[in-house]
Amino acid sequence: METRRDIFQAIADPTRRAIIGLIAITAMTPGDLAAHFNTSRQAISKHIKVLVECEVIKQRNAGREILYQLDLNKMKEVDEWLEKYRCLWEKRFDQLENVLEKLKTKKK
Amino acid sequence: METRRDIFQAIADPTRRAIIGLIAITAMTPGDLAAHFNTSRQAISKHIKVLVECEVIKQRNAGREILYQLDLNKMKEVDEWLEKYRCLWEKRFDQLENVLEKLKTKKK
DNA sequence: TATATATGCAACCATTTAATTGCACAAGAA
DNA sequence: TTCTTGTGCAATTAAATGGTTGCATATATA
Repeated sequence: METRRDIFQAIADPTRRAIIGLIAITAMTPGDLAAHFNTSRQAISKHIKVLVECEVIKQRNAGREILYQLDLNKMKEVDEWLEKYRCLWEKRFDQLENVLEKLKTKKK
Repeated sequence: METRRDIFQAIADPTRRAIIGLIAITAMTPGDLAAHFNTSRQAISKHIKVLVECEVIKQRNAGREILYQLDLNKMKEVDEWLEKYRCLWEKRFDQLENVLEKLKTKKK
């Protein structure tokens, strides 16, 4: 077993993306998180486990409660992957500008 | 069946991310793509199908060949999702700068 | 026309995933 | 101490995933 997990698999599930959204700013307990979804608390706990394994979220114990919060560093990995494609669509935007520029000169 | 797919599920698989990387700039046929992997051509075709269903790539017929190329618009969806978190880590960077600033004034 | 090539699609299979239920255990509250 | 609450973990299950092989079809090439 011990499936190799990564951030891309972590954000593939819509429930996990929702969890990420909820604990981006404020840390929350599994119980509080589960209250936001239709599924069982244990199901949410499993999603949390995946997120922790991928190091997308970090935990902090407070008595019998456990507070989970987003770790932005891992989110940057997705950003870095996107980086190379971002320059492509910016390039395309430049090309579009070139086309517009040419049309403008044509009109003159 | 007819699983509801989205871009996040599309990029979850490492093989599909590799395909995306290969056809980002130049369009390629399934056969040419398959030559880059250890798996069968049909397996690659399945990945392509997922990517097409998610509208991450677009196809263009050329005789009996089919050319696939990345559609950057869908990639932007990931970028837009990241947008809200990006401002968070930039904010954190600002806070770090504030800390450094305070330390500097303390030294004076 | 006959043959080779490029591709998609269907059937099948092993593994993974996401969810459920039940239970154990530690930390507060009575 | 006894009870309640918050949590993690194990077992089970249905569905999805990623891969395989075999086959049908359309387009090139001999």
